Amino acid sequence: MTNLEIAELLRKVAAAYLVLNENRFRIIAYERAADSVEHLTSEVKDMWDDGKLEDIPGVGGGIASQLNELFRTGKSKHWNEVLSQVPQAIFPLLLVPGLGPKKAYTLVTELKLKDANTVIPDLEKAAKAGKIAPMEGFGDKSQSVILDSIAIYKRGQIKENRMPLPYADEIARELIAHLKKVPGVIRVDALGSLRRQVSTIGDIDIAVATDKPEPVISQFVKFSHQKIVDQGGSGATLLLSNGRQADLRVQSQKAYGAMLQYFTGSKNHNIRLRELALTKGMSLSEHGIKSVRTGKLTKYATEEAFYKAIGLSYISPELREDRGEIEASRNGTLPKPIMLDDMKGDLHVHSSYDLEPSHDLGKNSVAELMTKASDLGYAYLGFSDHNPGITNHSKEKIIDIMKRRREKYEQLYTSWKNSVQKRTRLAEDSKSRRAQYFLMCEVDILPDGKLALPDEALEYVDAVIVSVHSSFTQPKAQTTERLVRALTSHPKVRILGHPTGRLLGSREGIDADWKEVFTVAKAHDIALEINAYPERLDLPDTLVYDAVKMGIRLCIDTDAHAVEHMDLMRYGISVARRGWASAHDIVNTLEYNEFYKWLARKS
DNA sequence: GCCGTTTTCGGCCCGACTGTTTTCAGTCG
Repeated sequence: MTNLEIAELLRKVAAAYLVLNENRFRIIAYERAADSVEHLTSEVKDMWDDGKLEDIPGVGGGIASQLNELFRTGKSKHWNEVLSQVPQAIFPLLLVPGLGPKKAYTLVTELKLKDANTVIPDLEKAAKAGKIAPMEGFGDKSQSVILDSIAIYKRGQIKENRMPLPYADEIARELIAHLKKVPGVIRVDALGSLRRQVSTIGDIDIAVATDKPEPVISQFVKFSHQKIVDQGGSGATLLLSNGRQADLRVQSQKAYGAMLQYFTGSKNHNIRLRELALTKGMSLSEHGIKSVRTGKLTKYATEEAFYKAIGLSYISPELREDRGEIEASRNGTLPKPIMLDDMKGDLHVHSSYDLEPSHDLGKNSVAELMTKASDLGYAYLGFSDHNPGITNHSKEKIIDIMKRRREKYEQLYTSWKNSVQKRTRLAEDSKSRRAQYFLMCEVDILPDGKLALPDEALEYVDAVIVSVHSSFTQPKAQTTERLVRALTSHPKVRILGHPTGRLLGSREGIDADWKEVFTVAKAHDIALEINAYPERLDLPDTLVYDAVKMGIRLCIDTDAHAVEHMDLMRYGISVARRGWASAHDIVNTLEYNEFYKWLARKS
């Protein structure tokens, strides 16, 4: 069962409990657990394997024991029993915007809609026949709203899948530019999961600081949309033309710090924070902090002041996931998250040099990539082209290709260096801005764990990145053994590339015992890659968190296949920050000499 | 059902908006 399926099941149980008028805190507990599971980046099943279900925020003994039964036997008797007490037809209706468990229940019972498979068209028919308006608690307006919502639902225009972070960035940029045109706008920020830099984004959340809300809100609802979901004096919600939802909140500049904090979330972080504040007699909201005793509201212009008022040091948005950051802030043990400026090199770029690989070549030349590395202020660049294909080359041929490659790269680098020197002969700092290179190779880990490059060929590289590019669905034990074998196969193996092999939205990662793989990586001083390529963002942040806790080295690479991809480093930084990584956890923050020592195992 | 620097019992985040209502329930984030 995937996390999404588990979250859906927990939500169904919560909905059933709501219909059954069960204790409201039990319902909230299920919803909180569902949220938590949905946003988890490691698989619940893996956590069950490790006996760590109760490490999931919001999952305690009760839910954990049902999950245990679910994984063991394929079902939970207790949850099935709960679900069977309500009409099954209510569940599809929950996907229609504006319909929750109570309304859905009233509709299916009063209108006698029994078939879960046809309940949505059946409800549409009833609405068109005017049968909803006379019902108690409904009216003409709600009848037509239901019809509109069903129409949107049927067009399939509500995107349920989350999108990779960079795509959401693009939409947010357009929205921000649109809002900045309004006079009186002091600040516009993308908040929510975007500001927390989560790898995949559902809705786009935007906040505006202004003393004149009305023109901002009316400009917002002019942005290309298919529906205004709601609109009020402090914000609005749109269903955009592309099927994504966008939320706007406006706040005065004086109280903007509280708004930033509230609207950045995560939800569970905010709940935890508000619970803590209550113990100190403070009630938190997007308007500021209210004294429970006197009811007096204090406003905060900055988040730093807001956190300070609760007795906490500032917590970076990427850390706000209820993973212990509030306690760490209190104890002064928060990490100092890595920054883009800390990076001294990129170890995983593909050039257009053709070594007859089994996978794709890069688009740009060695010179173009070196120039880009220098422009980015890097001290070094690692060329990690894919190994030559093994099905169409003999072993001797592969060794020959790798040998010639070494010679050719040396020529290409020297001629680039000379041309740079010629152009900048007069510039004082020209030498310090010239990046150096490492000749590496990205070597396939074959299904049995052997490397797709003979040992003799490894003589012609400084180091290799090993990566899985095939057989993604092997059983867990086999995959684990495969990775361990690859990591321990040769001293020049220094980096495990995009470790899980996931592709966001299209491919699950491989299933491995990560704790065991990490233990081997640590013992052999092999760095785990955080691949910044937008569809990868791999290692996932939760595994980064585990790796950092274990004291394993990481490296952040772009896997660039073109010069412009080298700008994507910042997304890898986001993943690292979300995993509580500091500069000292990341091997390619080392200066050239130190890094060279690490790469060549001379330290 | 979860959870703990006042607690293993007794609390449980906070507010906006909408529609159908004369004070509130439902839904959402």
